Amino acid sequence: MTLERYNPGACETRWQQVWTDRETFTTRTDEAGEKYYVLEMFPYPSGRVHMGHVRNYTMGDVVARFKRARGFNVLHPMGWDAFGMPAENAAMANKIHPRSWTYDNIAVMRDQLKSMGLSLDWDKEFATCDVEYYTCQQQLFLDFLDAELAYRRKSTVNWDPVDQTVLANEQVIDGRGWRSGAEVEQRDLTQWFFRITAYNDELLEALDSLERWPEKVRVMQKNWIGKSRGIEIPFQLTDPLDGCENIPCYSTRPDTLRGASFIAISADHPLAKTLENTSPELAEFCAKCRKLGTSEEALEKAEKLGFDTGLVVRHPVTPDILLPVWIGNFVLMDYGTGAVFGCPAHDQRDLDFARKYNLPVRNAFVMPDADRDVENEALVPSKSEQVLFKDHFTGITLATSQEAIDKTIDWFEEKGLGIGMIKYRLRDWGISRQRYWGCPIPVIHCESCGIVPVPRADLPVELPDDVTFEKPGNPLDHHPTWSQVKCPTCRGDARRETDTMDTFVDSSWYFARFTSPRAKTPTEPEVVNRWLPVDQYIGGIEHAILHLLYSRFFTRAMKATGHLDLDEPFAGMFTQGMVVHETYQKPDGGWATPDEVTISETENIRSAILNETGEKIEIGGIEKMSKSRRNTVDPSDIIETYGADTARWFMLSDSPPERDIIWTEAGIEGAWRFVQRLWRLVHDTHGKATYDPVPADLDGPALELRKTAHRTLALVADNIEGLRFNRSVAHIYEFANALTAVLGDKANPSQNLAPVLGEAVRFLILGFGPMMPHLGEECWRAIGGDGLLVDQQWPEIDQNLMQDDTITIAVQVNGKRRDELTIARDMAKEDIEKAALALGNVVRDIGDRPVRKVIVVPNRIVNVVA
RNA sequence: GCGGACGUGGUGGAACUGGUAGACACACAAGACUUAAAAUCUUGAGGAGCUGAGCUCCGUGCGGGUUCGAGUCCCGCCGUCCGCACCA
Repeated sequence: MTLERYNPGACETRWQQVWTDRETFTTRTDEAGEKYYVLEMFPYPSGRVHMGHVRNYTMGDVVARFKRARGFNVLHPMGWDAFGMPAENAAMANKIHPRSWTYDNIAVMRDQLKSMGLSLDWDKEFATCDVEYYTCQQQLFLDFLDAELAYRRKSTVNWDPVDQTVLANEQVIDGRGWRSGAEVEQRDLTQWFFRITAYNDELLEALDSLERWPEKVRVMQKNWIGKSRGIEIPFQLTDPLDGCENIPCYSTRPDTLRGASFIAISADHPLAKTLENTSPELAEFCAKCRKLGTSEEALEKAEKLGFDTGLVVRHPVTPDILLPVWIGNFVLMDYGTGAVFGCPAHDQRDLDFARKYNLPVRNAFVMPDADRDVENEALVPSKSEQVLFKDHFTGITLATSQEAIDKTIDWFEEKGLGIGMIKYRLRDWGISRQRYWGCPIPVIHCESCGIVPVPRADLPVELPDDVTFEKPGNPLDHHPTWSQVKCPTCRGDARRETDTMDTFVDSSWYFARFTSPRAKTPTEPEVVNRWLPVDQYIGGIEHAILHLLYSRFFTRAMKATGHLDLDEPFAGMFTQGMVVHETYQKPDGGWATPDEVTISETENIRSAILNETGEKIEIGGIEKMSKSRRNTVDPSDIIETYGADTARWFMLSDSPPERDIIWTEAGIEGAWRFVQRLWRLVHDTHGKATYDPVPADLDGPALELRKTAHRTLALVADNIEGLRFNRSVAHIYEFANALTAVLGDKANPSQNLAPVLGEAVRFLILGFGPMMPHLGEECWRAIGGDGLLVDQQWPEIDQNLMQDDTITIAVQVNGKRRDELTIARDMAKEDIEKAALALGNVVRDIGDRPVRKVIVVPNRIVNVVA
C-alpha cells in the first residue's frame, strides 16, 4: 500500500483535543510522584506570539514532557504579564481601552500557544491584570508596608514636561522625550520603594548556592549588587558654608590618598544646591548635568565636565595641602556620599579631568621596577599586584594595593579620621509609576493622618474603566472621582495614591501564584511550599539581572510576611538565545520581509530578488527579529504550513539553546523533511517488526541495532537533562540513519531482528516524543502501541549494552596521528604498547630513531615519542 | 566608560575531566527513479600537494607559552554581541 504523507494540520489539532479531553496536563498537588516545577517566563501579551516565544516554550515543553515520562508529577503553567506601557500606547494611538486591547491580545496568543501542542495546565492560567491577581498583590504590598519593606522617599526621575510623564532611560533620546521631543528634566518626586537593600548581603551570599544557574547570570547579579569595602573620610572645608564644615567622601581606594588633588561632588549634592542660589553659572552647570539622565551608562560615556565651586578642603593626612572642590558631571548622588576625591595618577577618568582643568597629578605609588610619574595614562595595576608606595603615611613601602587599602582603613579608624564601611551599589527598588495600566498602590493620603494604608477589607483598589488618554499625564490623576476617598482613620476627605506599581512587581511572584491561582490569599502555604522552588526556569538573558533579582527579593519578603517558606525561588535557571534572521534591504533603503523575497544560491553565492518587481535586493546582516527590520516570521504561518512539530524540531536542532538561532527557510524545510522521513520509517517497519520480548542472546546486526537504540535513548535523556537539546536532536538523527540502514539491508541474516526492530522503533518514538509530541502519538498509534504516547514511561536502559568489548584508539607518533588500534577494552598497558609499536605505519614513521617514551592512556590513546 | 559572553569547513554546530578536529544537520555537486519537475534514494567533499583511491604538509580569530599531546589550560592582541536600574 502507498503511504500518505503525514498531515500535521489534521493530526495536531486532533491530538491536542485528545489531551484536553483527558485532562492529561491538569496537575494535582496530591498526585503520586516526586514534584517537578518547570516554568518558562510568561509572555507580555503584545498581540502575536513571536519566534522567541516558540523557542522558549518548546524548550520548557520538552523538559516537562520528559520529566512526566520519568514519573514526575509535573507542574507546567502559563499566564500573562499583562500590565505595562504598550497597552497605554495602543490606547492613545487607536482609542482602544488598555483592558480590551490586552484581553483581546491574550485570546489571540492563547490560541497560538495552544496550536504548539504545549503540555501546559491551562486551568492554572491567569493574567497579572486580572483583578484577583492584583488584589493579592495589594495584600502583599500592605504586608510589606507593615514589615517596613515598603516605604516612601524622594528620588530623581526623568520628567517629560509635555507628556507630563516619567520616562524610562531608554525613552530619553539625546536628552529629549521619545514621543514629545521635549527636553527632559530631572525631577525629584516622592515615590514608593521596596527595601531590597535589606537583603543585599543575603542576595549576594546565596548566589553561591545557585548551582544550576548560569555562571554569567550569577556574575552579573554579583556585580549589580556591587559589594565593596571602603572608607568614608570627611574633608574639612577651610571656610564652612552654611554650617557645613566638611565634605564626607567615600572611597574604595584610600591607598591612593596621597595623589588626591581635587574633590568632586554631584550636581545633586546638598552643597551644590546651596551654591546654586548664589551663582547663576554654577546653577546652569548643574542643570546641564541633570540633563545627562539617570543612567550609569550615560554618565560614564559623557565627556567629563567640571565646575570649580571655589570651595577648598584640607587633605586629611597633610592638612597644609589644599584641594579645590569641583562639581563633576560624573559623580552619582545615589552612590556613596555623592562626593569623591579625585586621584588623577591612578584613575583614567580623574586624569582626563585633571589635564582638562590643570589640576596637579601626583603618584601615590609607582611600579617597583619603574619609578616614573604618570603622564597621559593613569597607573592602574590590579589590586593584587605589588607596587612601591611613596612616603605613605602608614609607613607602607612595597605592598599590594589590597594590603595598603586594609592598612589605610585601619590607620584612619585608629586616628578617628574616617570610618571603614561596606557599601553596595544596589539601590532600593523604586516601584512608583505615574501610569494607568498597572496595579494601584493601595494607600490613601490624608491631610491630617498622613499616609494611611487601605484597610484590607476595602481591597481591591480597582482600576476605573472610564478613563481617557487624550490629556497628557496619568489618567488616574485626571479621573474626576476615582481618587476622591474618605480617610479610613478620620473619615475626612482624602486622596487615593494614583501611582501604580512597576510591572516588575507583577512578575516577581507569579511563579508562586501558579501553585494556587484561584486562592483568596496570594498563596496557600502548604501548596506553595510543596511546589517551590521552580526546578527549571527558562527565559531570556535580558532578564538576567532585574527580574531574577526582584523575584529573589520577593521570595524573601514573602517569607518574612508568612506567605511561603523558602529563600530562593528558582533552583535551576536557563537563559536561552534569541531567534535571528537575515535582513533584506531595498534600493530605497526600506526593508523587505522574508515573504517578499526569493533566495537563490549558485556556487555558494546567495542572492535575493524582490518578488514584486523582480529586481535584485541586498542581503543584509543577521539580526534579532524585529518589526523595524521587518525580518520577522510569524509562528502561526509556519505552524499552518509545516505543523507545530516541524517548528518545534527546528527550534531544537543545530544551535545550542543558550546561543542565538538563525531562522532559515532551508532549516525549517529540513525539519519538515525529517518529520516525513520518520513517518515513512515507522511505516517501513510494518510487517518486519514484532513487539515480543527481545531474546537475551543476540549477535550481529540485531545486537548492534539494540545497542544503538539503548545508547541513543540514554544520550537523548542525558542531553535533555542537561538542556542540550541540539545534541539530543543529533542523536535522534543518527538513530534514524542506523534504523534506515538496517531496514534497507536486504541480506540480513539475523534470526532475531524482528523483536529488536520492534524495540528500536518503540524507542525511536519514545525518544523524539517530547520534542514532536503530535507525530509521536500518530506513530505510536500506527505501531499499535498501548494507550497514549504521552502516558508512556521513558524506557529502561540496559546498562550492559552501553559499552563495546572492543574499542578503537588512535596511535600517535610525536603527537601526530599515524594509525589506529582495535583492541579489547581495558587491555593491559604493556600489551597496548606492544601492539602499538608493532603497527606498520608506526614502525615506518619511527624509522631508526630510538623510542624514548610511550604514553598509553587506557581506552583513549597511545603516543610514541621517538 | 564599566561589566560579561562568544569566535571551529560554504553555513548552523559536534568534540565528556587536555587524548583520532569537523559527529549530526543545512546548503552544494554527481548519479538513480521520472516524459519532466517535485519528492525520495545513493554517493562525494576542510584546504593544499603528490603521476594519485594512499600518503605528506597546513588547519579551530591573531601572536606567544605550558605539555608526550592544546579547539580545550595560561599570557597578550583583534573582532562580534549583550547588560548597565521607569521597555518587558
